[in-house]
Amino acid sequence: MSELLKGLNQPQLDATTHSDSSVLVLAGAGSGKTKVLTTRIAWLIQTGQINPFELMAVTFTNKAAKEMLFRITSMLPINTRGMWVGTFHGLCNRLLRTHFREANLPQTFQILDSADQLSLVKRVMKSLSIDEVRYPFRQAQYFINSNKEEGLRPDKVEPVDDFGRTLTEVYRAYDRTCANEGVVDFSELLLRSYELLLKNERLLKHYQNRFKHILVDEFQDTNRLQYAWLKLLAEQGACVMAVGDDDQSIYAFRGANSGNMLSFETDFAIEKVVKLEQNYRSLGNILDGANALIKNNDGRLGKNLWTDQGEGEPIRVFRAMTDGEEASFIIEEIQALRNSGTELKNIALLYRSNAQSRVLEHGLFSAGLPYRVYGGLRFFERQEVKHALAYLRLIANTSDDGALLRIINFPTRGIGNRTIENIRDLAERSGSTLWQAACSAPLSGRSVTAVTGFINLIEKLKNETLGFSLPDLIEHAIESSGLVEHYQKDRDGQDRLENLTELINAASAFVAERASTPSLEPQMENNAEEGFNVTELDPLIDFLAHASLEAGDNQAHAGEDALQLMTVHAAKGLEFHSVFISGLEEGLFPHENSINEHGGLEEERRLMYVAMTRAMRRLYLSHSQMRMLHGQTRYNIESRFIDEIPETILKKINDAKFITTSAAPRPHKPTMVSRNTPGGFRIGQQVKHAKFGIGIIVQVEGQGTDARLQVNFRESGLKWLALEYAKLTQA
DNA sequence: TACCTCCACGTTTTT
DNA sequence: CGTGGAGGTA
Repeated sequence: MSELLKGLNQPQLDATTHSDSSVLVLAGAGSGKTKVLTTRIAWLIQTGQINPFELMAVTFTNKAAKEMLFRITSMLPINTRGMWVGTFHGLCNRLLRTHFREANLPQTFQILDSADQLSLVKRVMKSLSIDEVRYPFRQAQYFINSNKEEGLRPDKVEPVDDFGRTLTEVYRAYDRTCANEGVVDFSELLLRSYELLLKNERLLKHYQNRFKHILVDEFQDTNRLQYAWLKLLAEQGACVMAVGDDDQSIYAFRGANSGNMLSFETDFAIEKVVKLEQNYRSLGNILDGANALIKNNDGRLGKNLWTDQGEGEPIRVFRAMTDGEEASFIIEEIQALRNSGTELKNIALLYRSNAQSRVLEHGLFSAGLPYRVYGGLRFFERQEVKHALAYLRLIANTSDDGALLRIINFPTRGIGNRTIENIRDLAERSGSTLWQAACSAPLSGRSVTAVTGFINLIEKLKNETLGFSLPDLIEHAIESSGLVEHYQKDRDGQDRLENLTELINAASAFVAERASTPSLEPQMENNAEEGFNVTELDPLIDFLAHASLEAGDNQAHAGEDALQLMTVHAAKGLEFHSVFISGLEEGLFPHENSINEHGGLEEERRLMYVAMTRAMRRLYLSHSQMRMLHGQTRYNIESRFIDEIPETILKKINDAKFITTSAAPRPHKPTMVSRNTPGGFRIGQQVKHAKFGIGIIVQVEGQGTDARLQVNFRESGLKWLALEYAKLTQA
């Protein structure tokens, strides 16, 4: 047992071997939190304190879950397959699959990803004839998700105005449609399994008794529903270890509530908070800089990272005239780093928003530096893959209207909008699914054969492939659906064809992985004894859930030595030898949209903190006085975040040649300068309006008395105001 | 059905 | 400045 615990520092050891009660671990960046989590699991099992199935470990990303399982396996020779280690959504999926009857779901229920959900919301809103200008689809989607995350069903939502009432109706209709079609969105997975436990006393007791230990990673990112879910499961005295870092909470904008860390202390009667403050990643100056920055936030739980590895080099700051010059500087530095032996894959180029990558990519491309951009389309989100999956989904569950609509005429088979409208009408009138309507539709002429052709195709697929292995089924489906033929004809369909082949490979790998590690679930769960039905999972259903829950990698070509480009958000959890943070300008980073939001600036600062603490040895900060954004030249001032780092650990490098030669400033258009200052008003300035109250100038158009200002008001949102008429004062 | 033109929009995003 | 979506036309 001591073997496991070797090499842990004192706080790490305290956390790892804490017993008999819940504990909060404040784990700073690079302080070894994953090590603590996994060692603790191994230790609990190895010392016989618990059986593997009496423990649950929850993470946010599949990557983190896999990493955890991998590390556990390397410490203990046990089969981790049946263990409840996974993401919130993955574990909820498992729960709902096991107890689909109690959860009132069809056994074959499908999981909608965000894009699927959005198109369902569109369909619902169109069928309700809701004005899509006043009620943007995305906003409705957000409304639905945030209510679910608060645990509110449509009948519990209390709208304050007509706007809210309409959206609540959309929510109601949406929920009804989901039920009819047998589909479940991401937040539904959580809410449904929370309600399942809440409603089903016997089931709740079973799981409460089963899980003696619950471990939660990235606790600062939990939302209210996830917190409630955990609390419910732990109510019978499970020991919960919550590991998190309030300073790295950067997802409040999508519902994460780092206040859960405070609630946790009181709700779980925490006696001891363990702080992991020794950092094993970065050199001293980088940590000092990050510490100094984050001190400007209020209400922190409090924590100061330190290292014993020396102070290292100062943090380098570069001020460019233009965005192009900023890129040139970064590229020259990268080349220098490369020449001195740093591999490109150990260098990260970070930015606040994706739009900023273009200028950088342009420069990198010209310089011939290989780079890899993170973000963008993931494997299971690609059009051709989604089409193939839609065929599979329809085979698995014919009431999936979304899947049907996606492929009923793709590849085109002569079923036009007209025909589809008829089928929809019919379905609407008879309250049936599109599939049923299509089967019975009294259609005229050509469309009859087309529609029956489609129905026969799916039926045939279903019958012919009985007993096929999953990869064979998929291969058969993409062949006879005409997808392969369609993309063969397509001029640039090569990549898509490859992806379809890759889908078959993914299925093979999926099946192989399941086969090689048989689930311990039945023995472990003793479900039979408890009287629960455990049904063998259909591999197809299982694979489809996997595709929704784990969208796969963004990029195919990993492994080669390439510079890493990504947003700061995407960099969370990663580390690099050298890090460049670009675009450190007021309005960009901190982003102008976040300035007005409550807590917005502090979240931006945490974002900066995350960015800085990615660096192991060298950190660069850069900004530009002039930048092309959204087709407009903007003049930005240096980010306040640079000022928040002590001068003593900064080194401002403004090499003369960058100021004079490379990327000379673009010629000024005279209007540009005046844009910013009609009537003494400028972008970013806080103003007061008699009716709308306090706001910030976001944009300026025109000059003199013609000038119009766009102001973002705290209460009433974005407004365009004519300077001549609106009585604005400085606030 | 495919293509084209026009228009609106433009933080961060995992599951 | 670019892109993506929607809607109209051949």
